Amino acid sequence: MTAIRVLLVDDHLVVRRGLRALLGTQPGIEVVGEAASGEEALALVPELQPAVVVMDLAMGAGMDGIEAIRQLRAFNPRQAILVFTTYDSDADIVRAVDAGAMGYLLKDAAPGEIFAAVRGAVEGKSVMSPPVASRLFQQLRNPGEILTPREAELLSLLTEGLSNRELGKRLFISEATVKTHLAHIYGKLGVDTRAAAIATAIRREGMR
Amino acid sequence: MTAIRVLLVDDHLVVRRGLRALLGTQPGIEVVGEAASGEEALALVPELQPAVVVMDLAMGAGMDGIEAIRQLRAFNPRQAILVFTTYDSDADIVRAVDAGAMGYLLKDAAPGEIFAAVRGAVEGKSVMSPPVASRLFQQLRNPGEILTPREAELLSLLTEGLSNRELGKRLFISEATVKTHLAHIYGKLGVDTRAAAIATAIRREGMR
DNA sequence: GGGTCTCTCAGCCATTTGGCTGATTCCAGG
DNA sequence: CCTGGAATCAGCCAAATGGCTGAGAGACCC
Repeated sequence: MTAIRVLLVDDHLVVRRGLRALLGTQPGIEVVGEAASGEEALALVPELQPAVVVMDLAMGAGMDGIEAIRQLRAFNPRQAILVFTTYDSDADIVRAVDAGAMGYLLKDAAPGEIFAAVRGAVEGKSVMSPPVASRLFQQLRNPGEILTPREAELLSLLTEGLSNRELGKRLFISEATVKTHLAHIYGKLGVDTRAAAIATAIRREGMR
Repeated sequence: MTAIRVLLVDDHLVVRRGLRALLGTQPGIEVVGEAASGEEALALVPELQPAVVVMDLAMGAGMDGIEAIRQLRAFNPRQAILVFTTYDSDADIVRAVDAGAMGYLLKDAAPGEIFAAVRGAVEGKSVMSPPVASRLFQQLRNPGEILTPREAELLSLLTEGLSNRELGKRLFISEATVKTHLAHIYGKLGVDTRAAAIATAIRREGMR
């Protein structure tokens, strides 16, 4: 059997080297390349033909990980992609899985977990860290809390500290509409003030 | 000349391996050990006698990096410590430097920067990533923004999303007093709504 | 003793926010 | 074609918030 070809995508050199050091020692796994950004990953994949792409979600400037996943899958729907990131925010997990990630590992995962995830990914298996799985489960169990795209957009701006008037101008809608969206958001988040909504959003979603 | 003995402290195995891979190739630098927590670092230092401790600030459960730095310095005031972390929040930087860190690097630092920082640390030089230095400079340049203890306490609770009434009850003061404190906080933060204050606080201070 | 800082509280008033009800348009799914 | 979700807007009213001025008590420094 030929080795599993892996492409590493992370904006931190240190992390790439660490993964290379860990995965490189494993028989049957070969790191064929590294990319420091989503753009770079998209450029390298056609050339390197990796079986698995291991990538971080947060990648400094430029394209974020979610978008990179989406585009990789658009290019090749069978491309196996493993998310390897630091935080386990609800929104990120759902979006990554939605975009087509096969697995979701946290950076404090044990080496064995990482090897298993890489091997599993090529077979189409879905591997995720226990804390991630539990969060994803909660999300599925509680679909009522999912915000609509417009609501999410508004919530994101809300965490910048804007007033209703400013939100309206920014989104080209009336203040009345802003209030309606906010009321829906409060309901879904289980809060009743904008301050609590901001606090919840930043803590739950890693919005910063 | 003998090699510079380095101890790596980070809760992520991947990061430790990456640092080891990077530093290990450098002549004159020797990685003598790794620790996954502040407690572990404190236990290893007396035994390994590293010239430089390279450590992350955020370390999952248990002792945080700041506290680890403080205790290492208490044990040996001449211990050189380099902070190597992901985020550059104002408060973290100030607290780390205050606790006795010699340098402050971000995880996207270039290899050369890291080598230079390790070498500089043993000579007592202070090395920090440019974005970090600029933030630190701003802090020093603008001491007028320092909150009083009570104000800081209030701001911290504010980021939990409490109302004025709740803040008053929690701090055993009247709502009027809460409003006075808030007005002062807004002035110092340069904002004029509680939403903006929360956003600023969480983003500037890493309050989560 | 006088000045300064911090923390405490009060009252007044304009603005903002939140809760409610109801309505229209558009679009996707059955 | 009907239903339902999503997004848009309106009006009303109570509550919360923010800006202002003023003020007393205690601590600390010179």
